[in-house]
Amino acid sequence: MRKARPTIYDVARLAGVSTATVSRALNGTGQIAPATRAMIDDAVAQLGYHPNTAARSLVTRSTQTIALLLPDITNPFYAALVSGIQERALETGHTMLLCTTEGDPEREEQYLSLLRAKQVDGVLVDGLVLPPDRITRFVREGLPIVCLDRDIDSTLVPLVQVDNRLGARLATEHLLELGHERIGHIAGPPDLGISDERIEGYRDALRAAGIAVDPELIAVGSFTEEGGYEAARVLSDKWDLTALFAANDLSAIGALSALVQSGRRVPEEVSVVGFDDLRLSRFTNPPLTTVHQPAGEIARHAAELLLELASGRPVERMRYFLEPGLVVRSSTAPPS
Amino acid sequence: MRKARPTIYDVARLAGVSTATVSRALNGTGQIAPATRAMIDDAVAQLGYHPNTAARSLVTRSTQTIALLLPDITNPFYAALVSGIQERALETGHTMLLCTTEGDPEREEQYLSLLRAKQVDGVLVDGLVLPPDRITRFVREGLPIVCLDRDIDSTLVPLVQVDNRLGARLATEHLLELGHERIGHIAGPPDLGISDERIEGYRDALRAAGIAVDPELIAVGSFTEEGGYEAARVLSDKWDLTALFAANDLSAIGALSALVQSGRRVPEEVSVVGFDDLRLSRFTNPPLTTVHQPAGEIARHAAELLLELASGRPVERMRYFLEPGLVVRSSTAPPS
DNA sequence: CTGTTAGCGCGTTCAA
DNA sequence: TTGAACGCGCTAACAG
Repeated sequence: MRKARPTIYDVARLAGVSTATVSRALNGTGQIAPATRAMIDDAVAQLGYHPNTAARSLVTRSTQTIALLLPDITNPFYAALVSGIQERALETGHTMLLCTTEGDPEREEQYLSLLRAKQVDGVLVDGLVLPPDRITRFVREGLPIVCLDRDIDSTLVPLVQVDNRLGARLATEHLLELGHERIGHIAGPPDLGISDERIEGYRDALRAAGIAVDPELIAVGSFTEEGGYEAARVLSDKWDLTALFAANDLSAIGALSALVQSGRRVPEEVSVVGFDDLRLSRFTNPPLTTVHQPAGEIARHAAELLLELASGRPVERMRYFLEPGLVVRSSTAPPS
Repeated sequence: MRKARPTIYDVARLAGVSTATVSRALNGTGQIAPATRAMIDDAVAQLGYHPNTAARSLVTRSTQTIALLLPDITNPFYAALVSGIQERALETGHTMLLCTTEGDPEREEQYLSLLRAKQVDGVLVDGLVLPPDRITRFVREGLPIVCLDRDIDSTLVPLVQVDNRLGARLATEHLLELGHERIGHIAGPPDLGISDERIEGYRDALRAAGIAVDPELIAVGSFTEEGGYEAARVLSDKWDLTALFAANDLSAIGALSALVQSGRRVPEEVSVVGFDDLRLSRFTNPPLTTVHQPAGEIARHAAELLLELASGRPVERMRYFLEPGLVVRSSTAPPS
C-alpha cells in the first residue's frame, strides 16, 4: 500500500510553525529565523517531505514543464536537439514532454490542445505541417511557442533555424567546383518548408553556374534512409548523373546504400553530399560529405527563447538564423 | 495580454447548472439529461473552455503523465522505444516526459526525485546505473517503475527485455558456423548489466565450440559509433582476428568504419555482427548482419505494464523475456 | 438527474 | 519574522 505522502501541513506541525512559514522556507521567500529554518529542515528530512507540484502549479500557474513537438524522434537530428534542450531546461528545473506526430496534422493539433490543457509553460515545435493560423491561435490563447525551421509568424512566435537555402547552395557549389554538371537532388517531404528551401539553394547554385535545372533530376524523398534509397534508385537510372545532393543525412545514407548495392562506386563514379552532419555521418562508408547544422546551438537558443517567453520576460530578438557549414569528407570527388 | 482562462465555474454559470454537473458531463461520470448536456457543450464551445489538469490532478492524484528515463536519446534503439511507448500512452491520454541521464547516477536519482515530486503516474527506466536499492526505494514510496534490460528486483518492479545472452550466443554461433575461430568482441560499458550478459552469450558460444576465450579479444566500447571505432582499431592490431561481434549496432557501425578505413575488406577479410537491428543497419555498407530486438514489442509491453501498475490494477506477470533473432545480411562471410 | 459542500496541497495576501 | 485565512480549479461524496 502506498502510504499517504506528507504534506506541508505535517511539516508545519512537526516543526511547530505555520504552513506559511514552511512554504517561505522552502521557496526562499521572505526572511526566516535561522532557528526556525533548522526546525523546518529537520521536519522535512524526518518526514521525507516533497512538495506536491500539482498543488503548486495550481497556484503559481507554472508547471515547470515544456514540451517538444516533432514528427519523429528516430531521426537522429531531432534526437540531437533533445539533448541541448534538456540541458538548458534542467538548469531551471524544467522538465520536458516529448510528443511525436508522425507528420500528421490532426495529431499535431490534438497534442497542442492537450499541452495547453496541461498548462505546460511552453512548446517547441519542429517539422509541423499544421497551417500557421491553427498554430498562432494557441499562441494568442496564451501558450508560448517557439518554432524551429519554419517561419509561422515571427512577430508572434520566435524562430530558430539554420539558413537552409545557403546550406543547400554550399553543398551544390562544392559539387560544381569539383567539376560535376549533372547533379541530382533527393528532396525532403513536399509539405515541409525546409524541403523547398533546400531545393531553392540547390537551384541557386546551378543557375549561378549557368546550368539549367532539370526537374527530372529532383526526386522526392522522405528524410528517411528508405526514402533516400528509393530516390537514389530512381535517379541512378539516369546514367549521366555523377553526383547527388540529399536534403538530409538519413537520405544520403540510404542513397549511399542504393548506389553501392547497384554496383556504383562512391565517390569514384558518383559523389554524394548530405545535410545535417549527424554524429553518425563520420562513420559511413565512405564518410559522408555534408552540411553541418549546429544542433546544440539551435536547441539552446530555442529553449532559451521559450523559457524567456514563458517567464513573461520580453524577448529581445525573435529570429535566429544560424550559419551552416560544409564539411568535406570522402563521399565526394571529381567526376571520372 | 493573456486573458484569464475560463473555468468550470464560468461554464456552469453560462449553462445555468452547477459545477458538479459540468464536471460530470465532461468526464462522463454519472447520468446527465441530454438537454443539460447540450447546454453544457454549447457553453464549453462558446467559452473555448479547457479543463485545468493541474487542478484535476490535485484531486484525482493522477497526472496522466509517465516518464521515460534513459541515458541517451541519440542512440536510435532508445529512440525506437519512444515511438512504441508514446503510441500506447496516447491511447489513454497519457503524455510522456523524456529524461536523459548521460549515464550519470546522480542525475538519475535527481530525476527520479523530481519525477516523484511531479506526481508522474509512473516511470520507465532503461540503462540506469544507480544501485538497485536506490531505485526500489522510490517504488516503496509509491512511484511505479518498470525496468527495461535490467533486473532490479522483479518481485517489486516488472522487467521487460530480450534474452541478451541468447542473442549474443546466436550472433557468435553464426560466426562460428561460418568457420571463424578468432572472433573479437566489442563490449558495452562495463557498468551496464546487458554488457555482461552479452559477453556471457559470446563466451557460451565459444566454449560450446571448444574454443578458448581469449580476454585479449574483448575490447570495451561505449555503445557509440566512436567507441566501436576505437575498439575495432585496437582489436584489428591482432591480425589473426577474422570476425567481430559488437554488442550493439552503433559500435558495429563504428567498427565497420574503422575496418574499411584501415584497408580491411568486410566481409571478405573480416566479418562483423551487431546487436539491435536498427532501421539504419539495413543501409550500412555492407548491410549489417545483426541480432534483432523487437523494440516496438518491448516498448508496448513495458508501457502496458506501467499503466497497469499506475492504475492500481494487479500485474499478472512481472517479467517478459522476448526472443531475439539473428538477421543475416552482408557483413558476414566465411573466412578467406 | 442535479446542487451543495468539502476538500486536494500549496502560495500569498494582510495583520500582528 | 510569523500566523490566519483565503483561493487556485476541480472532483467527489452526500443529499435531494
